[in-house]
Amino acid sequence: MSKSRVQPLKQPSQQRSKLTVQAILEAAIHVFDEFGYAAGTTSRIASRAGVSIGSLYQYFPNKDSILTALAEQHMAEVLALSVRLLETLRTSTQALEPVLHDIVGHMIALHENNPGLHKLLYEEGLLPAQLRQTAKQAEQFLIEEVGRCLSLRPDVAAVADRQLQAYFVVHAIEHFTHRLVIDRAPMEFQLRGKAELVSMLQRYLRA
Amino acid sequence: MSKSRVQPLKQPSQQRSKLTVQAILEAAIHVFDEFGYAAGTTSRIASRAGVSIGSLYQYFPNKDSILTALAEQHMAEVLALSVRLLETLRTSTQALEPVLHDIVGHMIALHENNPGLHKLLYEEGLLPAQLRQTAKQAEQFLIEEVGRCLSLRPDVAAVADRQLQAYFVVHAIEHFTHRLVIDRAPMEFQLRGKAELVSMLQRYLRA
Amino acid sequence: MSKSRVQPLKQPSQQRSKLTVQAILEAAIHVFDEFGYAAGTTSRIASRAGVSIGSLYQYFPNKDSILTALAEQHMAEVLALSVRLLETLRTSTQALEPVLHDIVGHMIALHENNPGLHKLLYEEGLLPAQLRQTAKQAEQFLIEEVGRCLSLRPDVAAVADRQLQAYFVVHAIEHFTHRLVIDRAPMEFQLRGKAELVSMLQRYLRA
Amino acid sequence: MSKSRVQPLKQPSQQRSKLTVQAILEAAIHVFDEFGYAAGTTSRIASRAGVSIGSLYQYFPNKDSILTALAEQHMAEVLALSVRLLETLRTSTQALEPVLHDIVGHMIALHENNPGLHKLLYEEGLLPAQLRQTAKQAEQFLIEEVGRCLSLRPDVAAVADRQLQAYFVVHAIEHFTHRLVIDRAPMEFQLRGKAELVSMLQRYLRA
DNA sequence: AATGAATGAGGCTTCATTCAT
DNA sequence: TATGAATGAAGCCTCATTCAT
Repeated sequence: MSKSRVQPLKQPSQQRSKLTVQAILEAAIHVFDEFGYAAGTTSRIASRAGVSIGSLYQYFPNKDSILTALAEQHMAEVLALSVRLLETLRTSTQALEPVLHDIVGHMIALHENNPGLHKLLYEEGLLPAQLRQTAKQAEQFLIEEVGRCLSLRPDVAAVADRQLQAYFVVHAIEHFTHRLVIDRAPMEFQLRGKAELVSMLQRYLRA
Repeated sequence: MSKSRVQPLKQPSQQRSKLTVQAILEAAIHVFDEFGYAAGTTSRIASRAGVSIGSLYQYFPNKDSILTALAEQHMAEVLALSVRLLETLRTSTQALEPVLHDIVGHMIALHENNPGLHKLLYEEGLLPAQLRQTAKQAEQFLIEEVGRCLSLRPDVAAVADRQLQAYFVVHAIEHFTHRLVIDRAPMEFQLRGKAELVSMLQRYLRA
Repeated sequence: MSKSRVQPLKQPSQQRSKLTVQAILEAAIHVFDEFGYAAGTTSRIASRAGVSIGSLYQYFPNKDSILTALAEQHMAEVLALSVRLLETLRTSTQALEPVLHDIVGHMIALHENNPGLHKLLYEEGLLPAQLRQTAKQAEQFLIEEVGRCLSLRPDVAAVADRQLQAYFVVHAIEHFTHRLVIDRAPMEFQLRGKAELVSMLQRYLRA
Repeated sequence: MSKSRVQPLKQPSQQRSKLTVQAILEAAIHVFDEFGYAAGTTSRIASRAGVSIGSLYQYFPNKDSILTALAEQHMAEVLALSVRLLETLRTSTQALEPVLHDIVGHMIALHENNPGLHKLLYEEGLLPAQLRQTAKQAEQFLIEEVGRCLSLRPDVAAVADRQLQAYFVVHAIEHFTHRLVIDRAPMEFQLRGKAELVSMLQRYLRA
C-alpha cells in the first residue's frame, strides 16, 4: 500500500539479483545432492547456475553461506509445514492413525526431492554453530508444541514426561522419514515403511 | 643368556608395528571425532599419533583406508555385541522390558565414546561401496535374527510383516542410541531418554 | 564510441589466457631442458612462467599434459618441415649432396634450441602411449615418403628394400642431428659433423 | 703376493658382501630395466635382491650410486668387447663386410638383454658428471683406436678427417644397435636391420 | 555488476634415506 | 652386520577465494 505502483520502471537490478540468488541456490541444491558438500565445488554450483564464479561470490561471502542459506530455506519450509500439521493435529477430530498418516505423508513429501541434500543438512556436522543453535531452538519449539497437542488428545495416553514423549515422536518421524527417502528403497517398501512408522507411533502414543 | 626371558622375546619389529598401527587408529578416532572426515587430515592424525606422516602411509595406503579400518573395527564390535544380545533375547525368560533395557544400555555404552566418529561411520557416505555392502548384509542378518527372536516371544504381538517390524526396532535402537549420545544431552536426560526408548519399543512390540 | 576502434576489441580474457598458456609452455621448455622431466617440477615451471601454480593447472590437467603439449608442438614443427623438405627432395634437380645438406641443415636448426628438451621428447619413454603411437605413424609416413623420393632419383642406388634404406636415412638424420646438437660440440665441430653426416648419407645412397 | 693365502678361514664376510652387492646390482638391472630409473625404487631393488633396504644402503650410499655401478660395469664390458673387436679389425685379413658384421653382431648381443636399462644408461641424463666425463674419455679413446684401424685398412677409403669418420662409425653402431634392440622390433626386422647397418657402414667406409 | 583468470594455502602421497634394535 | 620401522622433505594437485577488466 505504501509503495505506489507508478514506477515499474526501475529495480531491474534487485529483481535480477533475486533471480541470480535463486538460480545459485537451486543449482546448489542439485550439486550438493549429487556430489555432497566437499565435492560440491563452488565452481560447479556457479556453472550449473549459469553464472560466473565471480557473481556467486557477489551474493554469497563463502561456500558455507550457501549451505546455510539452503538450510535456512529448508528450516523455514519444515517449520511452515509443521505449523500447519500441528494445526491439524490440534483441531482434527479424526482418529490418531489417519492424522499421523497425514503428518508422515507430508513429511516424506517434503524430503522426497534431493535426499542427498537433506542428508547433508541433518547428518553431517557442517552447519555453522549459530544456525545449529537456531535449528535446535526451532526443534525445541516444535517439540513443545507437539507435546501440548498430544496432551490435548484424549486418545493419547497420559504420560509422566510429555516433553520426552514429544521428543521421541518428532525424532522418530524425522529419522524414519529420512531413512525411507534416503535409502532409496523401492516404492513398495517405502509405502509399507510409511504405514509401519504410523503404526509404531500409534502404538507408542495410544491410550 | 644376558637377557632374562621374563618377557618372551617376541619379534620387536612386529611388536613395534602393531603399536604404531594402534597409535594411528587411536589418533584417527579422536581426530575424526573432533574434526570430521574432511578436516581430519592425515598429518593431523599422524602428529596426534606421535608418528611421522611416512609411518602412517607405511600402514595405510590412503586416508580412506584409515576410516575403513575404523569402520571394520566398529562393525566387528557391533556384531559381536549383537550376537551376545540376540542370545539374551532368545534365551531370556525375563519380561520384554528388562531385556530391552539391557540391549539399549549396551548399545549406548558401545557408542558413548567418540560419538562424532560414529556419526561419520553411520551417516556420511564415506565408506567404500564394498564395505557398505558388507554393512548392509550384516544389518540384514541382524534384522532377520531379531525378527526370528521376536516371533519366538509370546509377549510380542503377532504382526503381518515381522521383517519390517524388526527393521524398525533395529533402526530405532540405532538411531536413538546415536541421538542420545551425540546430542551430548545432560546425563540426566540421557537416562530418561534411555528409559523412554525402551518404553517406546515395548509399546511398539507388546502383544 | 568513447573507445577508439584502432585495436580491434578482442575479448581480453581469451587474449590473456593465451598469453598465460604460452608463458607456461615457454617456461616448461626451458625447465625441462635444464632439469629434465623428473626434476622439472610444476612449481618450477609455474614460477618461471611468472604464474601461480593454480593457473598452470587451470590450463593443463597434470604435469604429463604439459610435456605432451610440447611434444605435439614439436611434432607439428617437424612434420611441417619434413613436408617442405620432401618437396625439395622430390622436385629439386640439384645433385644429391646439396639437397642433403639443405635437409640436414634445417633439421639441425630445428633442434638447436633446447636440446635437453628434445632429448626428453625423443629418448625417454615419457610420452603417453597414444602420442607415441601418433609419432610412430608420422615417422612411418615420413619413411615411406622418403622411400618414394629416393626411388625417383636416378642418382640414388637401386636397392632391394627401399623402406629399410629410408628407415636408416631418417634415423641417421634424426640421431646425428640430435647428437651434434646435444653434445654441445664446438661450432667448428658441428659444422664438420654436419658435412660428414651429409657425406655418410651420400655414400650410403649414391648409385 | 703380499697377503699370504694361509688363512682361508676368515673373510666369509667379504665373500658374503660381494654376493650381496652382486644380488643388488642384479636386481637393479631388472628393476631399472622394467620400471625405469624414477619408478625403480630402492625398496623395489632391495626386495627383488632379497635383501633389506638397510643392507642396500650398507653397500651403496645412495640410489645414484647403484646406477653408477651398473654404468661402470657396462662400460667395462663395452670396453673389453671393443678391445677384442678392435683387435679383430686390426688383424683380420677378411673383407670389410664380414668384419663389420661380426662387430655389429657382438654389439647387438651385448645390448640384447635389458634394453630398458641401456636406454637409461645411454639416453637419460642421469649419470653423474664425473662418470659422464669418464665415459666420454673412453669413447674418445675408442674413436681414436677405430680411426687408427681404419687408416690401416687398404679397403677403407682415405679421408681428410679420420677422427670424424671414426666418430660417425662408432655412433652409428651404437645408435642403431640400441634402436634395433630397444624398439623391440620383430626378429626378422632386426636381422634385416643388422644387415642394412653393415651395408651402410660399408658404403660409408669403402675405398 | 558480471566475468573468469589468477591466486596460493594446504591436502594427499611417495620414496630416498636414517636409525634403533 | 642385518633388519625394517620411522622419517620428513618435497612433489602433485584442488579448490575456495580474490581481483583486474
